[in-house]
Amino acid sequence: MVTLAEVAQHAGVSASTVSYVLSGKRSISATTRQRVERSIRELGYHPNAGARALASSRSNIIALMVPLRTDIYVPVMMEIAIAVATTARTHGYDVLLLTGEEGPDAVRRVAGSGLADGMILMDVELDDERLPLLRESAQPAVLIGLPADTGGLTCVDLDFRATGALCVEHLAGLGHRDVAVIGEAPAVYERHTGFAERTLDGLRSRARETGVRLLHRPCEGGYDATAATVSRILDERPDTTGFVVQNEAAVEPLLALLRQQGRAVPEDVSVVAVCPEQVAVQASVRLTSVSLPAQEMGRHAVEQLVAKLDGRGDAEVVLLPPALTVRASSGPAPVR
Amino acid sequence: MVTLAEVAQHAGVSASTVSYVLSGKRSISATTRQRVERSIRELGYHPNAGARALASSRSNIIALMVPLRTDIYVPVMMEIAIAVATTARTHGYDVLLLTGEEGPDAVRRVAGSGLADGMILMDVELDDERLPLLRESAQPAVLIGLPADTGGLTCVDLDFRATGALCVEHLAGLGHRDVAVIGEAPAVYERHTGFAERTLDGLRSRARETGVRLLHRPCEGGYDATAATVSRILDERPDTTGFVVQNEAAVEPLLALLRQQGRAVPEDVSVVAVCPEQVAVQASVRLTSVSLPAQEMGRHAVEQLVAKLDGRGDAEVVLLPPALTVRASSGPAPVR
DNA sequence: CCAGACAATCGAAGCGCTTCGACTCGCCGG
DNA sequence: CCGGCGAGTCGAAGCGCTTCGATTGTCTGG
Repeated sequence: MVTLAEVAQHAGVSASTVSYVLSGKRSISATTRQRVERSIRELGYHPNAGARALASSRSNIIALMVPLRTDIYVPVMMEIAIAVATTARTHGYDVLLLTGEEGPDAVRRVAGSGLADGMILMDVELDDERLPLLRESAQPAVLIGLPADTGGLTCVDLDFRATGALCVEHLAGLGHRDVAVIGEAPAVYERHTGFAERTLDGLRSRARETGVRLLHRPCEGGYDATAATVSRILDERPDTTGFVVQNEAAVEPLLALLRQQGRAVPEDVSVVAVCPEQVAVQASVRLTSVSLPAQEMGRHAVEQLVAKLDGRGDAEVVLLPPALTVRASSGPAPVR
Repeated sequence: MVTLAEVAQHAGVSASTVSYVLSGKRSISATTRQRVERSIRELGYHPNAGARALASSRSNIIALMVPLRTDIYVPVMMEIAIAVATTARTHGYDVLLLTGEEGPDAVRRVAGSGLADGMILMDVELDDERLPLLRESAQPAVLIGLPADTGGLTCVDLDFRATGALCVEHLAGLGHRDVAVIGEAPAVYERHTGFAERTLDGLRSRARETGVRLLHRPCEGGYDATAATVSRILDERPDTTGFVVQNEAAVEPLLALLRQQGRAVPEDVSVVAVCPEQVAVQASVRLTSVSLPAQEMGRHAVEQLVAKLDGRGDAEVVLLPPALTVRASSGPAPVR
């Protein structure tokens, strides 16, 4: 293991000079810099992370807390995680992967040990138990998702209210009067995950404004559960011609069921999904959808956090504007 | 930020004593231990990770390299990653998330900087460019997946040869004589990802032994590509009554197509999938499948690595035995 | 009753890096 | 010709922890 001191000796300079070459915090003559850089290369020197962290009290690590549940929004989570990791690297940070399992303790551990310089929390609930800790520990953090009280916190999320509104608007614009929402699993609402409720808010308020009749039903996802939900919806509102789906696991089952019942998409029934682009494109019908900009969220979160760590205080809440892409699953409401 | 020294002072002992209480590397009297532990609690002490790493040259961090591609086996990857993270925690390790993006450089960086004590590589290719580095740097590592040359490396993987064999065996046992394999995307085979080729090996050799006629076709996944692949297969071998699918993105399309063509599953056609359990259960037909034991692989990988780090040298290659679960998609071959 | 063994504790020497103050030049303006 | 300045470099003092003797008692067996 090559050390700074060895590089210094090899280059014929002092250790501090090498350090300044590395950090650029003081001016170094061109010749010295080159000599040092050459030694670094020749010896294959890599600064020791621990020593660096100790001396500078900066670990150059960002902690990312992902939810433990592997049953839900997996691709989205993964995409965010990967976006976080790659974006972090471009800013010179590495990413520490924490699972939700440890819960609040993880916050304590990371903040206390100086393992990471800051953290990004995913899957934030409206009344998340990690938040008080975050506030009191003054740990630089960015949330992906929106809690009930955002005071003093930096958050990044898709604007789900606007997303909901956009879906209804699209269907209303096509003449649909009865729209059903196939929502997330009941557990998601019970946990008060913010995005689900905000979407619903947006759906409802725009429905009110446009005179659309809205029916919302949570749905577990999977074929059987979706079948039950859909048949219940069609019993209650036989005139339903528009569906909004916010549950990846219900998308394909829904399409299969509609086909099976002889309802053509989009001639008889229109479907709008809130899902990652990939899902919308790969479905059996190319879906009109509002995409979940997972990558962008991950990237934004890191950039907000890095800004904080650099002392550039920044915006508190960033809501990414939703974009609806019209594909093959929505069209004018059938004339009756 | 509370330090060891402050805890020592508060407890009226020396710093080294506190350290030994924490590490348990020397015997400490019960009374002293309790006093120290009390001080730790009262002061809310957390050891500083950097200092610890520097002094002990152990970071207690495991690096996990996940593939950058977000288009393939995402749920499996995620499940493995989460299993790695949680298992690592139970052994006192944290997990650093590296994306494939950096490629071999990441290995150099991590090995050189002492950022992590060891690493786990996912999505290993037959002739992976990270392997030479791994060998020369003597970095403790575990691969998930099997390269061509496993010499000096520790690997964990599902036994894909046996998996392939098992699938054929199951179908052969049910009387199927013509079996088609819908494989991974061509790119996967071109990259020489080991598991795809090994599965194929297993399929073929058992087909030979059981006298089954086997047709293998790579498939991109998605509806259109799968449709093309299936119709080609049925043109070439109209008597095909058994399908083996090893591409999650082709599973649902395949089932839809079969339905559409009026081929009943499992009465007319049997389908066996190689996929995560969740996919098999949530499909429109509950699939007979060999599951990808993602969690188990993650857990095993960590345990192998921890063993290495503890100086307990261990087995070189661990192949997890496949298990086929019979569900609703396979049955006796139709009588002609 | 003493040598030797053992348990419990302390002190000090680092681990490899960053950073601050100080020092040495060469150069400029007065 | 001298004081002062900035660029470039060095030395040394830590950062908070682990770990290796060394030290002090306390027991034990002979």
